[in-house]
Amino acid sequence: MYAVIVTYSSQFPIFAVAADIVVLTLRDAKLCVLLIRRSSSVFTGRWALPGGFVRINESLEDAAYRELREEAGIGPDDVRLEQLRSYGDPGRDPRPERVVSVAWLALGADLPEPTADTDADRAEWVPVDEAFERELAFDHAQILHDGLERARSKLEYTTIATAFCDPTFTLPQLRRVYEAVWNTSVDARNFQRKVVSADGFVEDTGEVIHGRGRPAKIYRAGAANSLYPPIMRR
Amino acid sequence: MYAVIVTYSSQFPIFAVAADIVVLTLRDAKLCVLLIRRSSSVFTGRWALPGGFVRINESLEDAAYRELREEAGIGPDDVRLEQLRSYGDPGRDPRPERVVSVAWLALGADLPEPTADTDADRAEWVPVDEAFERELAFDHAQILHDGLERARSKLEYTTIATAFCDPTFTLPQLRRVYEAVWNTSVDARNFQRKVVSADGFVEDTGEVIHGRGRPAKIYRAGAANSLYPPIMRR
DNA sequence: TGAATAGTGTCTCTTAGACAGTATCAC
DNA sequence: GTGATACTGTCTAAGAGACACTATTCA
Repeated sequence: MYAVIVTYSSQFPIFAVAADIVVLTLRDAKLCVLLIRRSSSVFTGRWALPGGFVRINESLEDAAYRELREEAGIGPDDVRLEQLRSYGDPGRDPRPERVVSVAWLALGADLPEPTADTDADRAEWVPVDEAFERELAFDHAQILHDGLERARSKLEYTTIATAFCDPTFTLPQLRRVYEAVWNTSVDARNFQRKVVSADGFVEDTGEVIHGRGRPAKIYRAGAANSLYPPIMRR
Repeated sequence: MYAVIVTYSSQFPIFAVAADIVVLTLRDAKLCVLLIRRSSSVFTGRWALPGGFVRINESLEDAAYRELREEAGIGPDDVRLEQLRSYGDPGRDPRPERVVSVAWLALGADLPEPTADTDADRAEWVPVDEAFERELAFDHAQILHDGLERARSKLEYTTIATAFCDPTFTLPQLRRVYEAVWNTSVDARNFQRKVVSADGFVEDTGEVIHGRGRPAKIYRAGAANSLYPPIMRR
């Protein structure tokens, strides 16, 4: 942690900049967010999104990755990270410093149960609806809300859903992503048709996986980022 | 301007935070962005997006509005403002301070020609394709690029196009917004049908306006923010 | 009357959504 | 066989895109 005391002259107002991350994954077919129980400084004991202060020679994105590593043992290859937005109202942090948080959205498949080899035996995967009942620290409830809306919306017109899956996956698995994130049921037959006909969404590997019933074809993510035609809610 | 020299002790790395704004409007049926010729500190003489440092007791949004007022004489009622994203790579600002810029997108109708009653006789509306030829200061070319993509994309699935229009407008005027922002032609007949049938996009005022040909019905923006079904490109 | 502009209508093809049936496995 | 799971197919209504015509005004 930062404990350096500096003395500094500037002609600009002085801010601290934090990176906070909305990490989403599926566990037990439920959409879950990673929460950390705070142990230091302000909001002690309260639940919060993982995050921390950006270092002076570190990019904003690197700070997000570093916090993921430090607080949850999550590496860069485990998630797809994109910037969400920044939050900087005066008073959003009770400390005397003015703190602007750059929030990120990280989506991953099968992310590891937090273990004590990081400083995060205080970390926990929480179903998103439960997360809002925990009175999150700072304005993290707002950040989580915005992150969820972003994820839900991007499922419609991008191929981001594959970020919730392993490198290879079946269409029923992909469909469960949509169902979990949107909290709705999706017709398997129409879904299959749309996904396969959308250009570059998924690629057939030719392999199949055997389960209880008929074997499922295995796909990998295609090259496309945007999804046309989109797969929309309602 | 800020010229205060402070001495400060902090246990956090010290940042400066700026607000930069991509202001878009239509002039002569062309999509234009507001550029400022820099006169102070770094990048002197170069063109840049309007913006400046956030004050210590000011919200990020208020800083954007203040800069719009100071540098272009644009008031809060003249534009629709939304946050774009933040840019904070070390080295994006040549000054010794680490500067994070929170970028905003501001859309307006018929914004005033910059006048000298602000500090902006150095301000100019520039067609967006020309703007990229001007070697913008900092990473403002990247910010402009992202802002344009955001605007183009939001035209598809939100009702944001009305932000480019006066409080009342005709459907051909609204169509010209789409054509200018997307830089394509849009079939007037199909466009009319989609706009009118989309719920809450526009409301008929019952008035008409007389021009050279058949009078056009006058509409105002409807209550909806999202547009369903979307009006998509290609 | 002709040019300019705004608005309405029609046709075809694709897609969306609802729904029923078939295929392949474990037991 | 039965149950479970994955996949394929069909129907109808709605929307997308292409295109032609009518309406209203000014010069």
